[in-house]
Amino acid sequence: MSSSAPVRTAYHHGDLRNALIAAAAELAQSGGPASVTIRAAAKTVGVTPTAAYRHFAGHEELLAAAKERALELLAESMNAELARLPEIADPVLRALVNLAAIGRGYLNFADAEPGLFRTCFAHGMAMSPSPRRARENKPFLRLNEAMDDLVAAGYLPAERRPMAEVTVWSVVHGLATLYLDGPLRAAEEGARDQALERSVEIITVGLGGAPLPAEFAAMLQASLRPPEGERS
Amino acid sequence: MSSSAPVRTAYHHGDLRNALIAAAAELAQSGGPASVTIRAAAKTVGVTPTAAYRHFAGHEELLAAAKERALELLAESMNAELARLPEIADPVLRALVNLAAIGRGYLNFADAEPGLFRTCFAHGMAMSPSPRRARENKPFLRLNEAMDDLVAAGYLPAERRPMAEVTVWSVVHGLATLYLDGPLRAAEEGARDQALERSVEIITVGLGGAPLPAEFAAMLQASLRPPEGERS
DNA sequence: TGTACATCAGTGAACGCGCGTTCACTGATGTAC
DNA sequence: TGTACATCAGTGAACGCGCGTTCACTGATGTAC
Repeated sequence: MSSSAPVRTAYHHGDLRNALIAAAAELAQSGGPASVTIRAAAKTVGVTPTAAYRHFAGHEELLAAAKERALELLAESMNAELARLPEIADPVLRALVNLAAIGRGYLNFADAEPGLFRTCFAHGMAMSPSPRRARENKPFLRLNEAMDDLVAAGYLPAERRPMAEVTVWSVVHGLATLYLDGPLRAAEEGARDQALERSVEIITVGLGGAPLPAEFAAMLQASLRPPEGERS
Repeated sequence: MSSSAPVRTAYHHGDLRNALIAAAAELAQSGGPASVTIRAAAKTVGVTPTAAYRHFAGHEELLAAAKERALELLAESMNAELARLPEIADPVLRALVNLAAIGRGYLNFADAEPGLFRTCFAHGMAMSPSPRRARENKPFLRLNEAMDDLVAAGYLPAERRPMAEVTVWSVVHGLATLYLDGPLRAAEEGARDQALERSVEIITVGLGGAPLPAEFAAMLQASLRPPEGERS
């Protein structure tokens, strides 16, 4: 998402639609959803605002495209954490570590890209048309897989499975937004990480119904910590 | 917060500052934080925009006042749920039920007053000056009291107390915002309540380290349900 | 008790801004023959 | 292969809007004497 100065040679752009989406994402990145405007996106690309109307019905559609892009990037952040995990033999520990990695990717993204993160959840637009489709996006699928794994491994009782994924997502989402805009903003250095560790602990115990074996708990907590020197 | 038509007789208003705050809160209620503008508030009160500058340094200050008011109303919603609770002898059950009531009040408010709820967490302004002060607002205090009660009653081990209140708040806040703006929007009727019940279960087990005695679990779940005929 | 006057809380007009959107248009492209 | 022409993707100017904010002002209030 490198900044593109409004330089253009040809009269016809060639790929204006995608260029406008990229510009909209840039705007969202630096100023949140409110900064995503047709005029600003057109200016970024080096094109007249009118030209945007060849490719989008109006402002709402451009914002929706930016939101979709932001959600893709959020998913990438989660996938990046999952990709870093080592092979883990024990199915319960593996599922729990996956869960924690998804959460960490989510929080990393909210922390590193607040503008995009807010754009993911911007309201007041014709979001993903059906709620069904909304539930089918990749991050949610990954989360559901991990939850199902916990049932399959005999850790989470099947009768407590329904809606449990909503609880997990809610903790993570709540942590992210409370730190971003809420009363926990500007919390002390390290408090973020501590809150995440505590949350993972409470949730894993809450799902399983009993404290984790000490060695598992230690491995899980260790998996939450960033690798050497990645953070100050 | 009844609508006040712009009717005014005297040249001097007499209580313009408070009238503007009330108008700002009305605007926030119906259109969220973005609708809180000096011009609109002045128009609601029946006064020139310029007049507002006698009482507020600028737009940001008016928005901050609306936010403060919205937080008060959120606290009232939580207090209303706490006030409805019967006396409970067992200290653990009492603390858990208090926790659940706080959460229910929070969700009720988000559901009933989305505009005000969003205003509570509007970003990009000179929010509560210090994070310390932000943590001292009433809802957070109530939550912390209940958590301390759980430690005192021997339910939550003291070494797992730090930051645990953040986890609890995060689940509730996450539920509220995911249903409001996120992928859970327009969820099926009843899914909201089910998600809250499951969340309370997971969190209470996660705090205590073992499943609740069945009768406690039943009482806790029952306390989450609205009273007769209060909801459709 | 009455009056001059300082102070206060409003008015009214105007500024510049960025926004979404529409209009008639024109330059570039590519296809039919 | 060359040309007429339909189609497409852009331009440029303009509209009306609501916004925050500032200016010089005026009507109302209340206090000192």
